[in-house]
Amino acid sequence: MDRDDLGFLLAKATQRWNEFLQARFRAAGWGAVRPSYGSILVPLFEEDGLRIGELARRARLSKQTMTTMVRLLERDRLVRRVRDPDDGRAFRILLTAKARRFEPVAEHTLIELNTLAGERLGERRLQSVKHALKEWIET
Amino acid sequence: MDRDDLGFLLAKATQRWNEFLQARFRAAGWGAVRPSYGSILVPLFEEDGLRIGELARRARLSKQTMTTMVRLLERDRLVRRVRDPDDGRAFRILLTAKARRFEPVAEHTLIELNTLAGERLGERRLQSVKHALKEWIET
DNA sequence: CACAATTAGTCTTATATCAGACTAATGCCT
DNA sequence: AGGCATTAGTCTGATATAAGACTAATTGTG
Repeated sequence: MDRDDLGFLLAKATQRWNEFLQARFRAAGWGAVRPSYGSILVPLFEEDGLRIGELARRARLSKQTMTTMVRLLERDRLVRRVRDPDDGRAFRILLTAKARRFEPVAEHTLIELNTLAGERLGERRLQSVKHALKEWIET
Repeated sequence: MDRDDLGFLLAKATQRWNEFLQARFRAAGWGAVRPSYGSILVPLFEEDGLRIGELARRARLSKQTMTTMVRLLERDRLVRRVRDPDDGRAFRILLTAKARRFEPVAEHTLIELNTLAGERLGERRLQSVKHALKEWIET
């Protein structure tokens, strides 16, 4: 490892995480699902029909980014956009049947990866890292 | 914090790091230097005149990305590209006087941010996190 | 030496991401 | 009810990043 400042390590650890995710999805026959789709799918698995602004807030992404991402997921037939009946400016983002078929794969993969991290780092250290990252993010 | 899987935390911690960097650069009057420029500048501060492929290797980025980034730094007058006299395919990337003026700002800012992280997380925990991230990256 | 294999870098295309400006719908205040 | 401030989302343009295919230069091998 050439550099060891925290910024570099965080960036590369993120890349590594996404590589793992993509490999697992491909192995499960869902290679078209990109790691970034988690920002939309994970919140919708919890609560379907969220609006774009709310998705952006939960993923801590800008509304512009969320607009773009929702379009990609729509193109890939994972979500549908329907007008919010209560607010003519807004859309409700709804999971498709295809996304529902993907749901168990997503859940299993996330558990698998967190478990892998626990094995690699030690469960105690993993918890400590997560806690530290949360504090850093909230700073 | 809505989600707490490791991937999300890593991504957001990276974003936060870059926000800090950008804010410090701006405050020091170097707002035009983007956080990503570190991938080129930091290795060149260590050893000037590296080639694009070597920069890519050290930053763990693709050659395509490094080509793009070097062009941006050239545009911003932070590096020059000169043909490698020993290899007609390659370029040597050289820091400009402007980049040299930026160097102390970069070094100071990196120290400052790592210190801030040490304060926020505790020095021992920071070291532990760095170590854990390295292991994760090498996995 | 000739030429095949490798290497250095780039081009094209696609994915992620945001800042700033904009449009249209909503809501609030009088 | 009328009008202004706010909110939801989008458009434009820029920054980061990589996969795949390509060109040109170099190197190694017979």
